[in-house]
Amino acid sequence: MLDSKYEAKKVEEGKYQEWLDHHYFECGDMSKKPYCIVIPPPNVTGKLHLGHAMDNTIQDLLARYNRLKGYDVLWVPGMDHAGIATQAKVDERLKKQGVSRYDLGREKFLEKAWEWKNEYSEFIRSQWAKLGNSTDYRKERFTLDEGLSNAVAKVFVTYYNEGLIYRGKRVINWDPEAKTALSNIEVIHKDVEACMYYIRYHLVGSDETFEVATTRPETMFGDVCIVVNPNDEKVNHLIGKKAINPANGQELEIIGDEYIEIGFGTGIMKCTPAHDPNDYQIAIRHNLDMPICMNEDGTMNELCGEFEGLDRFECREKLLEKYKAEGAFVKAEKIVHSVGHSERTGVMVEPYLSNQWFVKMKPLAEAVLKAQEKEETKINFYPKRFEKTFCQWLENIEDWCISRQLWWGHRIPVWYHKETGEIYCDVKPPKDIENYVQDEDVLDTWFSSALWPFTTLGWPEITDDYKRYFPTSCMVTGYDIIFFWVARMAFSARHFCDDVPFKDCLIHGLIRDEKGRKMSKSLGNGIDPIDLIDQYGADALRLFLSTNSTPGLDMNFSTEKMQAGWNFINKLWNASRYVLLNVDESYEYHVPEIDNELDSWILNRLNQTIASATANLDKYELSIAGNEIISFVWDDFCSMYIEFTKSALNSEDISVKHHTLDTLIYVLEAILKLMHPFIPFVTEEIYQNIRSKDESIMTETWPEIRNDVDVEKAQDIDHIIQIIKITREIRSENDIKPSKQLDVIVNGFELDDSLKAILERMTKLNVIENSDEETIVRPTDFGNISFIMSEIVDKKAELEKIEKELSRLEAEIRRCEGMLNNEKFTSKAPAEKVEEERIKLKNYRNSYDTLALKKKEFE
RNA sequence: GGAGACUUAGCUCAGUUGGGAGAGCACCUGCCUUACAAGCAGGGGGUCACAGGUUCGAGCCCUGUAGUCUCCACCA
Repeated sequence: MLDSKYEAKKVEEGKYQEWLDHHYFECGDMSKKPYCIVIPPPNVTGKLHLGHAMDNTIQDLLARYNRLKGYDVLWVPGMDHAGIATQAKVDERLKKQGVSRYDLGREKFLEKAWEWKNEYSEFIRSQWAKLGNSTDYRKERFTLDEGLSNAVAKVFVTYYNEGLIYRGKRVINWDPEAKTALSNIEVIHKDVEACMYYIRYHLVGSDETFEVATTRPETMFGDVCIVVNPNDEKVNHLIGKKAINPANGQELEIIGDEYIEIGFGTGIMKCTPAHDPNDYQIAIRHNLDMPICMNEDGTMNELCGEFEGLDRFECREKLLEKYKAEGAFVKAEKIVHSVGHSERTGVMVEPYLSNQWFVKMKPLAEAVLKAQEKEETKINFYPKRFEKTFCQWLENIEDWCISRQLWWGHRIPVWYHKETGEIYCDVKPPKDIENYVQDEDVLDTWFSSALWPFTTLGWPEITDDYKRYFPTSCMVTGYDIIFFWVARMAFSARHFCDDVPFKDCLIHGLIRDEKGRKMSKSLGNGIDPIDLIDQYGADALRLFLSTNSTPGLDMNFSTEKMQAGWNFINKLWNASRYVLLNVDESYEYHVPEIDNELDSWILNRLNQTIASATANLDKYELSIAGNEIISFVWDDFCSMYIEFTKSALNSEDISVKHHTLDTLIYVLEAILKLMHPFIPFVTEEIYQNIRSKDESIMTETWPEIRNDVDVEKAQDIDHIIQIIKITREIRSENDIKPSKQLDVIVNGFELDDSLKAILERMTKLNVIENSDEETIVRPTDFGNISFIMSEIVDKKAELEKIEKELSRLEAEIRRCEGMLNNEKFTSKAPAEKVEEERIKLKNYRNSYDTLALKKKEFE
């Protein structure tokens, strides 16, 4: 028996372990059709946040739903080593202990990193358990485990042999804090206040001077020339002349290049090929030197003379002082411009010339774009609009810098011959390893994530899992990583598996705080899902996360809505208690035959709910599906049906009582199954209380629509409900106690004794044939109902009410008539719509006539 | 510069092929009716941002305007 109060903690405790013990999360029933989701692997950098909770809830919901629907579901769990992010965390921890990773060396540092990984994967697994994630742990993977590492090497080597990976000197985004290269999308552009400095240059062998505007005077040590637009009449006379670099006194040639925008700044630009991507392009065009003037940590190098060793920003200040003293400084203008920052360390990214590995993206992207053109080969995005985001990025893609100067990650499978420098690239080291040295760098963490949907299934081995579950069914992730991840999985799968990585891609928004702000450490507004679970239970959290958002849009956290979710679960709990309290030893459950109006009504409503919930879940409209079920439970099952059954359950006739219990349990179990994907713990608890501890709702099947309901009988109950509502309204308006019995005359609808009994029970209503007394009348869909006026109401108020209602009806009638008299409507609108309007008009007219007559009677 | 989202009740937000505006919370009134007072019953409250257009009919489709936000690309 259920406790008298719903306590989430008590309900949820131990359930997850039971499910694990019974292997309910495990895939492999070959008699069923496969369904597969691969989890977006959380970073082992820390604990899961509310965003993960939402993402996981959606996936678990889909997994449980499809399991109930009869699929062989595999939800693959796993985690991501998260290269730079984790390395930064481990660095931070070491720093607190007063050690740097350089003190430890590569191998020892990696040991520490694995320790960190093991620690945090434990946290993460315990959080998954609390959320109820039904993942198959036999299949758990980690991006750095052996199988995946082999796959990564294989992919690298394949690309390399196909000419799709190359090594080259390029200006890349350098993170001077982490001392590594970054890809373009790991750089966040932020508007910052800065200065535009105007610096005066002297022409060689002349008194003439000109001004150059720059935001980065410290890079002047890396300048190789001055550039003007050859079409700029104001300055093109300078071309071919030379100027003195005020930073170091070197002579700079002045050249022409149309890249320079006429009218911008002074029209004269300094060119620093090693520290600016555009300058780099100019240098390529003009075959110029590309001197680097900074060290890897953002300090100035030996090119900078007295400034060597200074941090880049410190150097800027000192250099400007020097210019001021020497007269080279003209002015500084405050400007706001956008500057790249490292996504991980937050420091200003330094454009930096360096030797890195790149993936040639054009051919890979084009294959995906081509596949997106055909229904059979495309990834279906939900909502659709994200396909555009995805495609536009692929259309404008640039080569992907994949090498990282880190230790934590997949080491690049490339060895250089110690003498010849010749490159050896293979999954295994060269045989004469002693003559080679391996590339020091590791791969971008996203390089391995890109392979996740197929490497987790065993690729490059063509395993049974791979054959059965790939391509996967659905990927659930946030719009913030469409570029980082979704696009990269798409081209990796296209290239190596000649397929989509997943058929559907469900994109959700971010979860924000109660005020709509992004949750962040600096604001301190993050919410720990575990705190919420402790307070409200995992079910309430899941219900909140799954029924309060629109696909693709951000959602604000809301304590109120968490509470509302809890309230619903409590309602379901108590409704279940009601049912169970009426079960005694004499009772044995049978699937109910339909034998009265109430059965038809509730089963009809259940049918409608199943149909709608199924259709909406199938198109990932989780909120709509969830709310549909909730309102069925609350409004139809609890508020109406349970109240209806109270008399039958008190019946002397044991067969009446048992039949009613059959129906109650039948509907309740259907509700539990419908709700199970949303709230797995409490539905299991209730289910086991109805059945037994040995059974599980997890082995159940999704409710089916019954085709034996009598829709006309169901409609009788709709009429009864109308009568009840009108009666309650009248009681409320006239302050009539619930205990006072009222007489009612019903026209246009035959009530048998059982329907009359329902009215008596529900709202103390006595159906009479007619009355000599004066009555008031209320129109309904089926006719009208009348009450004895003397019992309830004063004439004047009733007259006012009638007048108000008459004018409302008049307006409605005019609207209907307008439509129906419009030939264009009757000819163009669908026939059923026209018919619907005709019926409405008829009802309105009936109601109007009834009330008009009554009004005359009163006057 | 390019792309996209949002603007609906006091608050937070739903509203899926165009066919009489919804929920939760808040508010008002009345109820401890033996599943539930974290509940029950009833009620008030919205020119669906603005302006045009398409349509028999627009919160929904099209165009424009205003405001809010996000992403991408960026000129020294």
